[in-house]
Amino acid sequence: MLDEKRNSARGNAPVRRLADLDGVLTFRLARLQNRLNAQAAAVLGGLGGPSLTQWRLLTAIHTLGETTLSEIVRELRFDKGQVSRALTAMMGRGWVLARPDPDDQRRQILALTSAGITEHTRLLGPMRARQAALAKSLSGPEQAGLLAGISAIEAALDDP
Amino acid sequence: MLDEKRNSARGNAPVRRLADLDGVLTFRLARLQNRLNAQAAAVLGGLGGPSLTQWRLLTAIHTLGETTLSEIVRELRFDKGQVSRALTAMMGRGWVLARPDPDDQRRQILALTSAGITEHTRLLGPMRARQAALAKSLSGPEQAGLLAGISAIEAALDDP
DNA sequence: ATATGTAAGTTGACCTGTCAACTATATTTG
DNA sequence: CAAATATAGTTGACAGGTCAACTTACATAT
Repeated sequence: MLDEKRNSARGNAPVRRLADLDGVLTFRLARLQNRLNAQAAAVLGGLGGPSLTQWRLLTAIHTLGETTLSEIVRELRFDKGQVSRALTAMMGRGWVLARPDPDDQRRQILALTSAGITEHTRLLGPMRARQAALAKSLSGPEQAGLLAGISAIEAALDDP
Repeated sequence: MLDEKRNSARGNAPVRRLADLDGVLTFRLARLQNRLNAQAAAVLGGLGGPSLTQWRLLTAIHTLGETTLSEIVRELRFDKGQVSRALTAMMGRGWVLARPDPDDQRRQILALTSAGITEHTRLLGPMRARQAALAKSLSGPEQAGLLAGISAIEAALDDP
C-alpha cells in the first residue's frame, strides 16, 4: 500500500521497518503506555468521570486508606505540584477530605469522603472490565512474566 | 518509621500497602514508564541533547530511513500536532530535512541530515548503555517474557 | 467532470505535567 | 537550646502534550 509507493518513488531502497525499534524495550513500553492511557482516558471520559490522574489518585487513596500527599508522591512517583493541584480539585468536587495531622502540623491526612468512595465504586466496574479484557489476552505465565519483568526493571532503577 | 507514627495516630487500622495496587498492571506500567522517562530525559539533558520526544523522532527517522510525518504518527502513536512542531524545531536545528514527495504533494519526505546523523550517533552510545544496564538486570527469559507480554497487550488493543 | 469522502500536515486554544522557589514545621547536631 | 538541615505542601512560570478546526491535496463514485 503506502510502502510500495514510497519505495518506487525512491528506487527500492530496503525499508527497515519499525521491527528494529521493537527490540528496544523503552520504545515498546512508551508506545504501549500511550495507547493504554488513551484508552483509559476514553473510558473515563465516556463515563463523565475524572481525569486519568484523578482516577489514579482516587484509587491510591482508596487503597492506602488514609495517607498524605508525600506518601502518594513516593509510591506513585508523581510530581508533588501535580498532586497538590489535583487534590485541590478533588476536594472541590467533594471526593477527598484533608484534615490536619495532630502529630505533624506540616501534614494533612487525606481520606476519601463517602462521595469519593461512591465515585470510585461507580468507575471501578468499567475500569476493571477494561483491565480484565487486557489480562484475558495474556496467558497466566505471560502475565506473571510481564509483572516480573516490570519489577526487575524497577529494582534496577532503585540501585544506582 | 512513617507508618508507625501514622498508625498509632489513627488507632492501628490495618495498612493496605501499595502492594495491592501492584497487581494492577496498568498502574505498574505507568509508574515504570514515569521512571524510565525521567531517567532517559536526565541522560539526554546531561549530554546537552534534545528532548526525549526529539530523541525518539531522531531514532525513528534513522530507523525508517526516509519517512513521513503520518507514518511516524502511525508507528509511534504520537500526536500529529506534537510531531509537526517537534519536526519544525529539529529542522531549525538542521537535523532533519523535508523535501516534497513528487508523487503526493500533501506529503513531505523526511530524512536526517548528516548533522542529524551525527547527533543521533553521539547520543546513541550513552542511550544504549542505559538500555543495556536495564536489560542486564533481566534474565533472558525475563526479557523475552516482558516483550511478549507487551506484544500480546498491543495485539489486544488492535482488535476491538 | 464534479461531488463526496478521506488523508497529510499546520495551527491555535487549552490542559497537564515539570521544575524551582518559597513558607512553615520537624529533626538533627554541636 | 541554637543553628543547620530536611520534609510537607503550595504556588508561579513554563515546557510539553492533547484536541479540534482548518487547508490543501488525493481518491472514489457517480
